[in-house]
Amino acid sequence: MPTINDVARAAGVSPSTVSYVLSGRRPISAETRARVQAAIAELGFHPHAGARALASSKTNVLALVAPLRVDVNVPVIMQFATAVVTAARSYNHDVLLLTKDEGTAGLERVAHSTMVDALILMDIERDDVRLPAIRTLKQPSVLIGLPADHAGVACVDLDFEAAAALALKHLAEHGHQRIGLVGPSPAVYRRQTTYADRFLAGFLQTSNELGLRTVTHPCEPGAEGVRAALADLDTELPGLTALVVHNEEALRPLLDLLHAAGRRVPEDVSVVAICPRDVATAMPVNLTSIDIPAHDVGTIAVETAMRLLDNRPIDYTRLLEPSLVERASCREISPSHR
Amino acid sequence: MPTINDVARAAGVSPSTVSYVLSGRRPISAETRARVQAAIAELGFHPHAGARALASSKTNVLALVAPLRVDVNVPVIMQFATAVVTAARSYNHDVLLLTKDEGTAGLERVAHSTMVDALILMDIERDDVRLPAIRTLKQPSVLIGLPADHAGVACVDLDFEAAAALALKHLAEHGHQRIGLVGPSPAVYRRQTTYADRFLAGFLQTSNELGLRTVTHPCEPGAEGVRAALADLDTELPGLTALVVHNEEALRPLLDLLHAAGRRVPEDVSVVAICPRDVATAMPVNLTSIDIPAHDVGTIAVETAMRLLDNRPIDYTRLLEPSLVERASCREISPSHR
DNA sequence: GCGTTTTGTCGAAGCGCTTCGACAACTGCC
DNA sequence: GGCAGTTGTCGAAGCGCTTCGACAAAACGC
Repeated sequence: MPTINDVARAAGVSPSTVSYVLSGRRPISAETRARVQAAIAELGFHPHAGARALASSKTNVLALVAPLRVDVNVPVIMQFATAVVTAARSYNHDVLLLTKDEGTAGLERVAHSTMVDALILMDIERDDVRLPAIRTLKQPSVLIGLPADHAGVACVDLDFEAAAALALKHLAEHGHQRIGLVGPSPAVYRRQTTYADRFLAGFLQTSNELGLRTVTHPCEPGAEGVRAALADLDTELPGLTALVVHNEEALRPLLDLLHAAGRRVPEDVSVVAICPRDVATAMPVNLTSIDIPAHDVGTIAVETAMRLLDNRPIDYTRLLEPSLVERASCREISPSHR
Repeated sequence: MPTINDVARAAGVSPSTVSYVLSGRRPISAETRARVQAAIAELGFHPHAGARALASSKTNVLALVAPLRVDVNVPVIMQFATAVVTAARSYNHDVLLLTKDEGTAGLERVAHSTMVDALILMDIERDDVRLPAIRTLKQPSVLIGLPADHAGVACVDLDFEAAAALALKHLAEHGHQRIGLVGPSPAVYRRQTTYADRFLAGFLQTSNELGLRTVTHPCEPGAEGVRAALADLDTELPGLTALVVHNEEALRPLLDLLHAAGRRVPEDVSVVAICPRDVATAMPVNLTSIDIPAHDVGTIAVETAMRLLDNRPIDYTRLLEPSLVERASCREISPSHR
């Protein structure tokens, strides 16, 4: 493996000149630059990442902390990860993958040992225990989510409150008055994962503002959980005409269940889903949905990290506006039915 | 951020002694060790990863190259990743996540710049273009998959040939003679992804050996693709009594389709799936299946990498024996129906 | 009780890079 | 034509760690 000294010798310059060719931090004449680049190419020189990190105190590596338990919403996690890695590469950075179960210790490990320049965390909880820790790190963090106390911490996410409002408004405009929410699993609420909380808060508030009759229910994974949730919704709000589903996993069993019960979508019950676009369109009924823009969120998270790293100004709280795409799962309720 | 020198000063020893306490490479008296460890704890010392890598030429980082296009079998990819990260951590290593689309260049980049000690690659193709590249790297690689020319390269995977044989034998023992294979998407075959090839090869060979009437078909993703594949199988092999499904995505639409057509599982058609256990049990019919042991494969891949790193002997080709779990999707065919 | 190991510690070199200060050679300007 | 500024390059220091050789002190063998 050739070193910068080998390159310097081959090009007949000093090692520092090679370094400046590489970094562009000082002017180098065209001829010298050409000679150096030729030597680099010929020798197949790649700077040693560790040496570089040691000398410059920059690693060009981002930590991505993902919930790798094989849990719900695996595809969404994957979309985030893909977006983050791709975006990071476009800034000439790499991504170190950590699991959430390492908790605070994991963050501190990679931060203190200077393995990464910045951290991106997913699956943030309302009072996330990692928050105090990341505030003490010398590396900046970007959260995908919005914890209760997010002062001074960069956060990026879909605006789930607005998403809930949007879903309800859409249904209300179509004449629906009695609407149920099928939420994430109780475990997600128990952890107070911020997207669940925020969606629920938006749902309740908008329901109130619009004077709707609504009822909300978490939903255990699996067909049985969906059955139970639906039964509860039906008894608590008889004659409901629409469902908002904020639970990717529940979507399929729910549609099956409605079908089996002879309740047609959208004729008998309208459905608005909050899920990735491709999930919405892969269902037996093409679902009207609000997209979870995992790709955008991941990309923006990386971009935010980069701005933080070079002290450019950022929006500390970046909530992406939801957009609802009409497909085939909502119908207009005629006034006589209201 | 304290350095090893700070620790040494605080403990009243030389930096090298601190280093030896950390690495255990030389005997250190109990008292000295205690003093050093106290100083480390008090100062919150963490060795600088870059400095360490530079001095020792070991990074304690593994590269994991995953197909991050949001493609088929996302959950399986995720399971591999989880297993790899977890296993790596248990060996005190971290994981750098690369995407397959960076191709050979990505591997060479991280290897040449000494960012990683070893590489683990997923989604291997029959004549994978990355193979020549990894042979030239100074870091060892472990493949999850089995390319055509795998001499001298460590490979770990489920034994897909044996899996196909096992599925067919199971069905044959239950009296099935006319059996269709619903394979992965044409794109997977086109890439000659090794698991698809190997499964198909095993299927054809065992079919032959057992004298079965079989027909095989790739299957485009989506309900339409499944419909087409099933139609083809039905016309090419009228009266088939069983399906082997080596396509996680197709499973659900396939069952829906059969149901819609009034073909009951297992009464009218038996099904053996090759998929993760939890997918098999999440279907409307509990499926008899051969598990894809992603967790084991990932763990073994890491373990193999570790052995390679400290020059311990390994099995260069490690094909895990498949195991079939009987659930509710296969029935015995009575002799009169044979 | 004297050589011989073993044990425990230190100092120094060096890993491969970046960066700072120095400086020579130009360039431009009145 | 002399002074300031710019351009292009170099040498050396230093980033924080590991590791090697050296060596004193203790333990061992006969």
